[in-house]
Amino acid sequence: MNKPSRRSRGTTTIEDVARAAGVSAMTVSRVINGGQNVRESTRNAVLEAVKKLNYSPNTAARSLAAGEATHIGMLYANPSAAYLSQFLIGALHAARRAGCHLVIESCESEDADEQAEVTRRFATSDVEGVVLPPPLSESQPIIAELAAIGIPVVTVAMGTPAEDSLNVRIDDYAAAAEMTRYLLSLGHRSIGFIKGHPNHIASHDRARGFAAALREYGLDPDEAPIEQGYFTYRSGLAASERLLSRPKPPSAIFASNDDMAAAAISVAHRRGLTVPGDLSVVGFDDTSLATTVWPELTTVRQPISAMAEAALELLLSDLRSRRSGAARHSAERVLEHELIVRESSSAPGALWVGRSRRSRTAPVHTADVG
Amino acid sequence: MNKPSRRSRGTTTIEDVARAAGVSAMTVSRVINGGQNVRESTRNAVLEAVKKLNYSPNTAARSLAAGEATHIGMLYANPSAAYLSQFLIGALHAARRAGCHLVIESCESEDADEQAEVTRRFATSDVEGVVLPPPLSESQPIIAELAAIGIPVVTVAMGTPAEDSLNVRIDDYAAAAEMTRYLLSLGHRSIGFIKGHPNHIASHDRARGFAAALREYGLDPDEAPIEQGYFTYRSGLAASERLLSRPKPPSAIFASNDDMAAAAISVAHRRGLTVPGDLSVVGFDDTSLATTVWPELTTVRQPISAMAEAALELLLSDLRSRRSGAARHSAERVLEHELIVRESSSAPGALWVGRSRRSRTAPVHTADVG
DNA sequence: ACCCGTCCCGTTAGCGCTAACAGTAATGCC
DNA sequence: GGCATTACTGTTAGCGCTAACGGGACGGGT
Repeated sequence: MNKPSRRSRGTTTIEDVARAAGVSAMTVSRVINGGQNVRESTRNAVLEAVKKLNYSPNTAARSLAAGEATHIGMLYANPSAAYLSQFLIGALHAARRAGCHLVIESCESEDADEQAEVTRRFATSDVEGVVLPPPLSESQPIIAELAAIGIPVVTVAMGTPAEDSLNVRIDDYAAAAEMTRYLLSLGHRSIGFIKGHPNHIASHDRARGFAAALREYGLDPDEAPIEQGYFTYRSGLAASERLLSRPKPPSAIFASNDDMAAAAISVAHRRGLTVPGDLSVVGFDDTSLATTVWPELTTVRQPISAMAEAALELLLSDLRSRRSGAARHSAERVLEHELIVRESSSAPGALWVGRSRRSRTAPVHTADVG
Repeated sequence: MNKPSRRSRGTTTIEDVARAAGVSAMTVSRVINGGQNVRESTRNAVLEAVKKLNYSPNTAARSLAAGEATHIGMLYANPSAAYLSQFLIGALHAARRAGCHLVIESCESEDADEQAEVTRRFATSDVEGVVLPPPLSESQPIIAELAAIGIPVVTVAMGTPAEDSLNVRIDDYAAAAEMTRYLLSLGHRSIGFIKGHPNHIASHDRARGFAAALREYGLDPDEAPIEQGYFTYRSGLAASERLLSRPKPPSAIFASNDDMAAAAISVAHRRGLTVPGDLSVVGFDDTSLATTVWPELTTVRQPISAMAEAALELLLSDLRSRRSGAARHSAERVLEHELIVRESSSAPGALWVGRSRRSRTAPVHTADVG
């Protein structure tokens, strides 16, 4: 009878698995992590024991013993709440799998000194790497400060990643071109475009994609109605007003994100235009806002959660290779986007015909009421 | 010269602090956690050493040694994205402080069996407690399943917490009454109310608060224009339509959350009404939507992040006391709310006067454009 | 026959922290 | 003054896991 351990919490440990498989704990450890130099038969025996005992390693013990990264920082700034929550969920999943903690800090200021100040908090904390979702992924002060401190970074949706950096993004150019082609194929020939914040490279990529698709259809991008926006709902209101106040208003509006698209719908409604009857409106991102507004937005889906997961994985593998002294390598992962067609877009031409009074009131959806 | 430790990661350990303070590691540990039975002078010496060395305990080692909770589950269901992200941020902060991981799962289904199914995932995982934010905090199937498995729960914004349960909330009744009094003090006498989802006790509390304030001003709540909503934007559109289609439309609308208030503004605009000139609109929650829409919403601020933090703290302290065999105790924490006055509310009476064409277009905010 | 390298697996020694116990000094009580 | 009680602090033994190394078995080259 061996004396009972200090606290027997009934959890199965690596020792239990080792006993069940008839090997040492070390071998079990090897099988679980990578598993180099283990005979096929032993590996199977171990895996079987793991499954039978429903064993899952204790992350605390693992990171303690391995001296691995336990804290990953994340610095965010007021993206849309929908984007942030999606991103956090993805990041949390990846963090859980890796057994590391997510340390989040917010940084709303645009001031370089303040940004550096917030960044330095990570230095005194024990974070070993930082994830930078947009729009902070484009912030030079933060990236520079992190480099000075010596903390590895992975950026998300960064347009022009540096040489030895890690980045995750989608192909904004291709996505914007696809969306534009879709509107063109519907028959639209005058498409208003609302640009994103000029500080973000992604904004320019989307604008270039828009222009490229126009050219494919023999249209001159320079004559297209384009207005500057800043990714905010408010800026979308202003840009839409300008677009619809033009002598020859467009039959469709392509906004660089969902917030501005939602604003476009609002402006259209206030002007007595139906969507999509009188005006098609499409967005970008597919945040929850896209399905909140009425009519629901046709938009481009970014796999936000997956991007967060990919970012964390990239960072952690980089951290691992740094520890083992492997050569530094830059890495970029481009994830798939998807065109989501909903109710806010249709063929043009109903512009004058469909303008009935009735259409200016919201329909009562029975699904909501009953 | 002592042999170099296996991995010297340059981090300051509890031993370093102990040496600097001239005490044992155990004493340092005692000072850091609660610190019973430590002489004042020793405590100060330790705290000073901690500060000087900028020491922060290794959470992995701590939870490994103490056998403490390392994984806290959280089950969420499609609340507004703004609510979720706020909540996650608060929960993450608390989790980091406590050195535990947040394991999140989503459960969109309303089906009891499916909810139980998702809940059971926590059983096979090693979560030791679960946080239930609304609307799942009111889900009996989930709470019952968790009780069956034997995992402690803390609910947030649960209206009628059970005997031995943990709950965090605000005083919905008082908050709604305050908001109603505010509208009444502005001069409104016909206030439309959009109720929240009938499954949530909080909805009823808010409705009761509304009615109570009306009575204080000598008005009969039974004659007030009240419509059923379901917390969704869509349901807010329908409810607002019904409210404004009444023979004698109200001069203000009090929606039970911001999403429905935003919908009310949208409907008002489509009908050519200015807000707040022709119609005051107020919401509840102060999610980011409140400042996204134009005009920005007068609303009641719920300290969502703080509520998440409080929930986690409550749960963790309960877990600790369970481990030490202390008596179970139910606990409820009621946090402070706050009335936030913005641009969507004003005195009534401009109903016919201020109805100019000009007001039907959104103003161009120079701050956005320049 | 010997050496050396490769493959596989076990042993040892911690990672940084805290529970439990074991003191030691100071205090209270009759 | 003797003894129990309390207040404080140190010692020991792990928590569950893995890095580092050691060593046996086997194969191929000389």
